[in-house]
Amino acid sequence: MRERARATIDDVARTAGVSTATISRFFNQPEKLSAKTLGRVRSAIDRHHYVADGQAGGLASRRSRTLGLIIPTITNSIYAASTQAIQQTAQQGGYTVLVGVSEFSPNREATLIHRLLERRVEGLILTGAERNPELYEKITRNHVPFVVTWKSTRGTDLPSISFDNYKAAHAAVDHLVALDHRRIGMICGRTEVNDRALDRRRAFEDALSTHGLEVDPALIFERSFEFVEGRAAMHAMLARRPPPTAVFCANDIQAIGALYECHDAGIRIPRDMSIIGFDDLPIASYISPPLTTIRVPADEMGVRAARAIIGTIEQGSDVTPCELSTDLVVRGTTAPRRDRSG
Amino acid sequence: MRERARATIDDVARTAGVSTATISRFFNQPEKLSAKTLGRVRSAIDRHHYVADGQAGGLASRRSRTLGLIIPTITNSIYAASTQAIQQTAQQGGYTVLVGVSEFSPNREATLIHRLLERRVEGLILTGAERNPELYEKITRNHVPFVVTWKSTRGTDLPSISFDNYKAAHAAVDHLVALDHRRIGMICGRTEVNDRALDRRRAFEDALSTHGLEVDPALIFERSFEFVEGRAAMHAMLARRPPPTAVFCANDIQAIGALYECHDAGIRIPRDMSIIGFDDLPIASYISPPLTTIRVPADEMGVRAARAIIGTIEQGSDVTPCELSTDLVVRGTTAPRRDRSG
DNA sequence: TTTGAGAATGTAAGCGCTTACATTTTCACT
DNA sequence: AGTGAAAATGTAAGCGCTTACATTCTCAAA
Repeated sequence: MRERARATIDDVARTAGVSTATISRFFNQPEKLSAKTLGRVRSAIDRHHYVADGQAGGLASRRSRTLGLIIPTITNSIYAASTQAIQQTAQQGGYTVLVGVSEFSPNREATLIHRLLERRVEGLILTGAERNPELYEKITRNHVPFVVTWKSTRGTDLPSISFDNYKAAHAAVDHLVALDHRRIGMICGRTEVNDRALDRRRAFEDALSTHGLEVDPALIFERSFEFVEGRAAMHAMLARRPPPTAVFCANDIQAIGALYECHDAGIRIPRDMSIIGFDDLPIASYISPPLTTIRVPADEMGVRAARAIIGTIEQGSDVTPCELSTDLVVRGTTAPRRDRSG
Repeated sequence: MRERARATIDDVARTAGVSTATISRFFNQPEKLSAKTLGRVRSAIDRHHYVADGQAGGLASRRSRTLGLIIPTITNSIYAASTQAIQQTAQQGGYTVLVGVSEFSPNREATLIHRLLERRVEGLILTGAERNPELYEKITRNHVPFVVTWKSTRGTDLPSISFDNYKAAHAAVDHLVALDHRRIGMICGRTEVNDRALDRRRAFEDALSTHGLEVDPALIFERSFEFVEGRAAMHAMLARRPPPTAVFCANDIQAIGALYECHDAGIRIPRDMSIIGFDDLPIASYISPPLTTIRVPADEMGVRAARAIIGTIEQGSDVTPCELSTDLVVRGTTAPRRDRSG
């Protein structure tokens, strides 16, 4: 077969014996066409294997039916889950999602947002709130509505669908303190590129202070989200004198890494060491002992964020900020402190 | 500030005192402009906060610089990993990736592919090879090159960058048999919607036959990729009389679920039961005992697939089919069979 | 049969870019 | 100063759609 060019709307119109407007209506307002025309057009489309050009359509209609989503990483299943929720919700509403993975790099994020703007996304779902004001201004100037997720924006005028990292992390530490732990370590993400991690770290420090406990900087580790990093951090933690009796890991990945290091070091959990995670990944209940952690509303947040942004696009309604709740899930990795000599 | 419309190329051209062609060249062939012009244009762009319209540009140039990717699910970290590799590679080559998640539904996949075609992706990366011939024809008619991943296409004329599921699964079973297991169960994905799972199941059955062992259908479970499913399958498996002494799980997620069920049932691993997985997820080495499994070249496959499709787009070169190798990773969940009475 | 409102369809002007081709500038060399 | 090739820039015709507005059909009511 000769290299034949793709069929255009004109080709289809010609073989159906109608105008291009009718073809366009076939896709966009079929209820305006008579049954007879509908049939003729349908068969002309089939004959040509016609696939409409979305770029041309978007240009003409000034719509792209696309949402942009920025996430820091896709390999952490917590983001994968909320991405999935967003995609599904968007799809139901007739939108496609363009995902950009920033890898915690502000520069890369700025580039990605620029690209999304070029592609004329009609709305943007962002992860975290911390970014250059100029970037926000750029988005605003382009008349693209956006919503921040994963991070409360109370006290600012940024629209968000999120939960309170600070409160959730505080609850985690409170749990540890209630179990009589007094020397508590922390492992979390890099707070300089991750405002959620920063909230959690602040909550950790404040919670200790509130309970009259000392904050030992030597017991705080900022690492990236990998099992090995959590493990390495715990290794260092165990070398401290005295080592902590409990560790708050600001995410489950690092928590599992830390747990494994304890296993290997012969430290019994939760007898000799309590560990609490954050996220409640599916795997959290599938390790032994099952991980005590903080459940985060990843799916619901995704669904709501997508709905909110679509609402803004279609009704021009403002996003109603919303903070979802988190839960402490007590499982098998936390227990009352035992006397060292015990 | 008044609701001002987005700046267009004309606005920028006017304030820079040049033609629109020059603005276009600024972005696409800056080397053709004089230093003086470059400066004028740059400042005009800044003044307007101009963001070029990719839809219009794509329409005019007949390029979208977009790749389409279809994966069955994003919550399984093995696909997340290769997706990430693909995105990175594409980005380096100046392409954006549009990801479609089919959820193992052929209908949904067909819809997604149609959408990608509408968006004028310049190439397509598919997962698995099993699909309606008409769908392949549609892609071909649209002059969009594609490449199949995760599934060998030997014997067909489909271009692919993959590995041999059959061979890899066979090696897994061989390992079990070499450990003297004779009654072996299998847990895998749904073979009717997943041709990779089908390859693995066939390999399982063939391997048993090759070794002169019986294939007991009551010991084969097809379930979706969730911990709980693997667990439920193992639960049922243990109720068989006699139960198997080893189980081949065609993916690590189900393997971990199965492992956990054994834990809870008081069955010691690998003493009383051997389990081998497939994928080698990061978590596989972080459970106890660490999972024996098959390592799969997810990253490399992604990188190569992206490069291959970009090569096809830019040089018109055909994709050179390629089968990457897999490895058996022996860890702690497999051991020689012990006598029941032992 | 006539009428006219509503339904169905057509006409054609863009949407915001790219690029082939045309024109103007620049500048090394006479 | 003159010359001409190369460099720089401009002109304008699309790219394949959508849609406001215009026109033509249809058919119930007069």
